[in-house]
Amino acid sequence: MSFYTADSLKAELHERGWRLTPQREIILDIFQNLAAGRHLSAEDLCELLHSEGHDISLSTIYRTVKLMARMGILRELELAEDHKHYEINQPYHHHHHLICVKCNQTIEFKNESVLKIGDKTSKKEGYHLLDCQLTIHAVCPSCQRSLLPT
Amino acid sequence: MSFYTADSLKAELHERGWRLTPQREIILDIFQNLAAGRHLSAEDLCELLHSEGHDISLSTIYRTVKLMARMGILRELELAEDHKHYEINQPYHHHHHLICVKCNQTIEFKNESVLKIGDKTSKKEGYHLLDCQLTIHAVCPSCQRSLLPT
DNA sequence: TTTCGTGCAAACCATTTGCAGCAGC
DNA sequence: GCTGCTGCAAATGGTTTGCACGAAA
Repeated sequence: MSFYTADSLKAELHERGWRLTPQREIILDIFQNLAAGRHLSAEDLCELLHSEGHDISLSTIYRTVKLMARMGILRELELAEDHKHYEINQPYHHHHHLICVKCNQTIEFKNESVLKIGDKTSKKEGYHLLDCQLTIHAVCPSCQRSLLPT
Repeated sequence: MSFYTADSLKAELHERGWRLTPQREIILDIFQNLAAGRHLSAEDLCELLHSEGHDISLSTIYRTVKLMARMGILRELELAEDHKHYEINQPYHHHHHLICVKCNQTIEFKNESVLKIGDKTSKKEGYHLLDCQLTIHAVCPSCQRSLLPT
């Protein structure tokens, strides 16, 4: 699925015996209205919600993004060393990440064949595909020049 | 590079002003002698070292695997939710992971085109490639049948 | 009315870090 | 001898969890 309404989210939650709450609806809404390719950490999301007048607790945020990642609605990204980022999972905007291991600068890129490989591989093994991401770890030009250690 | 001797490790460390220590040599040795595709967490590595009579502290283990990942000698994998795994980074054994988000069961698979995409993309952006991994998140057949939540 | 979801605060735990002594080179 | 490395113990901090109350259905 590429776009969720409150109704389709509700239906999919009910299918598994779960409930639609205002918090879940608001969080989904935030991610769907984020600029293409923009991703948020739990902390980022909390601040963004507060700035829009929604006081949703950090615990609920953590529980919700994990839930939505497990449902295939969000992608869980490992961009920084110490915390996760989340973004909406839409085939149309499907992309991958090139990350500098020194400064964490990240470049997004598209590649049509990656999703095909993911589809083929999971189908072959009987798995139900949620997301596939190609993550490239590398050193960016400016860190190559830098004399700093690590 | 696909195989490290103590000498080549030493040379590469010296290039950056670092030193070859017995601990670093032993840890590299462990990873090079691991069965193809086998990976270890910091904790796993610590136990394995102890069982072979090497008492290397957890701090040193963490520092060393991080260092070697930054050098491109090890690959840092995100297979489980809460801790990282490491494996040797050899083009010949280059592979990817299909992971069940419910039970964490992992299947390894090879795909020639992924490394090519990683090469091309990092070159195009002027990055120095260390590693690229395609990670597929999915639900395995047995968890699809399971009625358990999450 | 039943059960799930939320918020709060406390707990968790993998990983990091400060520091003193040791050891490459 | 200089400086990086190790081991220890303590700290860190993102994430999880127990519990009581509130709210979907």
